[in-house]
Amino acid sequence: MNKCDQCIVRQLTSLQALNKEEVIKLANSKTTYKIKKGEAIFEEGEVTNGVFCVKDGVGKLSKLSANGKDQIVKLVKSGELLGQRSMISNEPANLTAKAVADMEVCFIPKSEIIGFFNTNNQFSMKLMQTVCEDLKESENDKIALVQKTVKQRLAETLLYLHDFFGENEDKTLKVQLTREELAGIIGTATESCIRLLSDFNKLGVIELIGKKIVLKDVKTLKKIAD
Amino acid sequence: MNKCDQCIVRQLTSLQALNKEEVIKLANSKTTYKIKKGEAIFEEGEVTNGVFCVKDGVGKLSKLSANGKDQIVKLVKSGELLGQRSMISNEPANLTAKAVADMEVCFIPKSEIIGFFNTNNQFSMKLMQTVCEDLKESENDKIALVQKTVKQRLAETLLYLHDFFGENEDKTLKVQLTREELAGIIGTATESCIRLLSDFNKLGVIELIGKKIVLKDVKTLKKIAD
DNA sequence: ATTAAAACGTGATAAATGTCATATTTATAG
DNA sequence: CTATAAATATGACATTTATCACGTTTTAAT
Repeated sequence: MNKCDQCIVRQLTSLQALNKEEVIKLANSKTTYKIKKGEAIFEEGEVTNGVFCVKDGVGKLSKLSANGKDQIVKLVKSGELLGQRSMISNEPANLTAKAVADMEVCFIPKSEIIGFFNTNNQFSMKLMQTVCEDLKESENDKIALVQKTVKQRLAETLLYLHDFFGENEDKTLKVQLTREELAGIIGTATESCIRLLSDFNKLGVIELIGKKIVLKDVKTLKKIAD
Repeated sequence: MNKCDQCIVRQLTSLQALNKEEVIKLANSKTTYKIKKGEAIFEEGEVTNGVFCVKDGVGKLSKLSANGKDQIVKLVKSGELLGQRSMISNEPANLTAKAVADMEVCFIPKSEIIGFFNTNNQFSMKLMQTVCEDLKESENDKIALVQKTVKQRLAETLLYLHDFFGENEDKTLKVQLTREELAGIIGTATESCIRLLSDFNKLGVIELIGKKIVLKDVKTLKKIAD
């Protein structure tokens, strides 16, 4: 079993606040899973009874609508915890978590997290802060959804993906999303998303290499996004 | 000075988890303010250094966009805390809080809240849960904004206002919002909001008595909202 | 390697919603 | 009480965006 002690990822989460003893407890209670691209970690309505610490890969939290569209609420990468909210609220999952790229996650039982929360102030504060951060993001997203056009949101999202996940050696965005997923993030129809990518390509602000995307003119993209 | 001990509102917030001693501390550190309709409790960018406990009235949390529109993120009534998120995140306010109806609020300094958070597990868990609840709501709102039409969102919002604030003796909604504010909640242009209210009126699902609104046919409204 | 399925791309069109103009009603200040 | 501003209301029109239809390309399975 891998020791959480040596896990770099832990340094990025609220788990960084744990002391030696607690980390040992954590290592003994966790279970590691490999999730392949497209597979679910948990689905809406499921009771998880714990959280998932993302060690590697990329995941999406989304909700399926009546008309079959999948609205993506949040992307997660290594160093984030999944399922905190439902666990704290004592509710089944409100969203479905799926892998966008192959993932490795560690499941941490609820009892452990609650134990840490109650005995380690630094941990509880950190955890609280991450939820607060999520809330702020969500509120700002909500505002952007209403106040910005699809074009602006696409530009904004491309910049975000670049910032958050970085680029490969060939300058293409590191996260590879389908057009449908990208549309699911900005909240639009897949066709509209494709069309606007085409426009951006013609304008020269991005370059489309197959399904991959290169941001050619960040400055103009930023201007479009405002 | 009013004692928090006797304040009914306290029973509704995370503050219910405080013990006798803590309530005395709370009562000694709090400051009560009266906020008139239209006035701000705090504005975006302001550092508040504490939270506001809403004793009476109705408030809105909103953000002004570049084009002058005010997107309302959340309505608050008695028994809710305002400004928790910014305080926990150690950031200036992300949103502006204004009174929609005359309010009475108590300011509680950050030091007190943090103290309670660190020494009272029940309190910290409750506080965490309210933030989680906010997060869930915000995520669901986000999804609704994308997946539902303006008409659906208006129906949904009217039902929400009815549920959350109740009605007067004459069956009109208790919260009195301007059409502009209502538009700010559902995220649309004021004119569109007015037009749809008119349509609902003609359909007989609501009745407009001046600026006041009566829900005449909740069942149909619910059908429209889905 | 072949075939089916999924993803991508584009045009035509329809539907939803925003914007602008302007009239009317209601609220508010002096 | 009156003047003025603000809020409500509605029409005409423009714009954005979704939907449908269809062809092409890529991916995955056998």
